Amino acid sequence: MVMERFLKGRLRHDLSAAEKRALEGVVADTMVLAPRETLVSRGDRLDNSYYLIEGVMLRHLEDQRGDRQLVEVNIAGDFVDLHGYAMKRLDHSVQSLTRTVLAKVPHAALSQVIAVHPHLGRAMWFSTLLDAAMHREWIFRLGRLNAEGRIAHLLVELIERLRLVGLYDADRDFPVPLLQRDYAEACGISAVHANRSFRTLKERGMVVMEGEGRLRILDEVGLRKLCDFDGAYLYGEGSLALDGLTDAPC
Amino acid sequence: MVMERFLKGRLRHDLSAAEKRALEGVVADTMVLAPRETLVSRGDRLDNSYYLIEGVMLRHLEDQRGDRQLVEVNIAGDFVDLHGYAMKRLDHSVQSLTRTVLAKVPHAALSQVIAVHPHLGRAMWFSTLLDAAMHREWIFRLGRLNAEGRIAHLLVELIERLRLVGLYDADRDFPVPLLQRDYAEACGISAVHANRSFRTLKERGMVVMEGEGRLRILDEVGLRKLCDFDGAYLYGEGSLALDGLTDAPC
DNA sequence: CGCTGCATTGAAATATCTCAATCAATGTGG
DNA sequence: CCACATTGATTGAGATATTTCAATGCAGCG
Repeated sequence: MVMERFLKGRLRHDLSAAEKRALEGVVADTMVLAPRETLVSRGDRLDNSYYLIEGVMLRHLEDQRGDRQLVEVNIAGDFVDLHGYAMKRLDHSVQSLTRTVLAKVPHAALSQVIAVHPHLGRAMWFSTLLDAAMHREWIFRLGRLNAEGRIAHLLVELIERLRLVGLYDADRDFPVPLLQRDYAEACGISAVHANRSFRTLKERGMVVMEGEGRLRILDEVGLRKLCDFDGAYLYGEGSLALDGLTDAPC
Repeated sequence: MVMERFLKGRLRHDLSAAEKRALEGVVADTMVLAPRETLVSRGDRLDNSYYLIEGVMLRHLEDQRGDRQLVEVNIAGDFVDLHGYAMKRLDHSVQSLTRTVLAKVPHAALSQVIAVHPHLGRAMWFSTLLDAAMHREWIFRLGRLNAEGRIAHLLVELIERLRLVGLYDADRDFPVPLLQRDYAEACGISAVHANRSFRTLKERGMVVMEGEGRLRILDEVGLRKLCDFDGAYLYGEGSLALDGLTDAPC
């Protein structure tokens, strides 16, 4: 049941039992990454994609000075480089944030399974389109929100996505232990300014920080208001629907 | 030959003649949009996707105050909402910038063609992944560049993409007549600041503006330097390759 | 002629960055 | 156990970038 979180909370009708079995069959291997290890780098040629079973990974671009811009945070249930299946080369790098457990999926196995279960291919396509939808919202976040709003928006996105796959518990530490530097790299602000923005979030009673990326969310509603959050882009069940995904001819 | 620009400059080996024929067959209809008309709005349910034959379209998100953030500029050869095929609902809106000519492609027709030509389905998937790669670069642009750099980066992206489909001529007016307001909405800056940034680009002799979105590029190299441009993310022939797209089993 | 939409400019207010320093927690070697 | 180095969080102060508001110019157009 390695891939039980794949598209969890996203598919109105679950995958069929046969499809689930087939999905499990594509896994060639599992592996573990220590925190802050690189899985794939920009420009790498890929014959496998990786599915994140456990932990958190970060995807980023880099400028010539080596400054990084995060473009996505991946949690359990995400493929971290499924687009490599159709792209073959990555335009950005993928690293672990925490210790992670990954399933290695050879592209050849994907091709075989998709040939037999076209609907599964559609689900995978859909999964990469979810990445694109999140990218668009990140563009919005950077283009239209101030520093505080950007951090709030990122936090709420992560809360919603964790919730969809059953990994969010408001009474525990936030399970995505980003450092302030990471928030800065995600939100297009300096680390110093991230620190100051967090201070005001703390002063408003929305979060508490306990150092080293340990964070607790106290006021999700407040965070949502701060950034005018609308989670439709996450295509969770009950919001923007994916009617037709499961019953389409292909 | 309605869709002759589809993935032009992107596929190492061209589509086969049979695939090209099949591709032309999915077009149900063509239509014309006047400038600044809305094609689809956020939340719309879709049974068709649209391919842009001629003209320029803009895709944007909106916040509650009605302020817009562009997330992509589409030119001839692009599908403007192909992700609607697997998503079924759009999370953002699509409008014409200029007068546009569009091909209407029913999703049912796509499904049929993909069932017969799986490779064509892969090409379409690839096309939506190009959107995602561009989105990532927009995130980088907004997160790491200043106002001038953002504008330069957008201009160079458009130059490269136009060139790939054979629509760029440095001696003519730039064929994407964005207003300064549009640049502002694309680059996450105010319209006033966009104006000032353009002034310095003009002072450096990189562009000239002739009002109403009429623009001429004088110094592409200078623009590239200004924003540290690396076009690998556009996956044009000769850069990050798509080896395997055409010879993959699926 | 008087609109209207777009481009342009000035001036003051804000947001954010950079640089430099300090603090706290943690780990390491002796 | 202590001295020291390292990492991340925090703060202050001054420099820059960007926004906002308000006004002006300019062209097309009924």
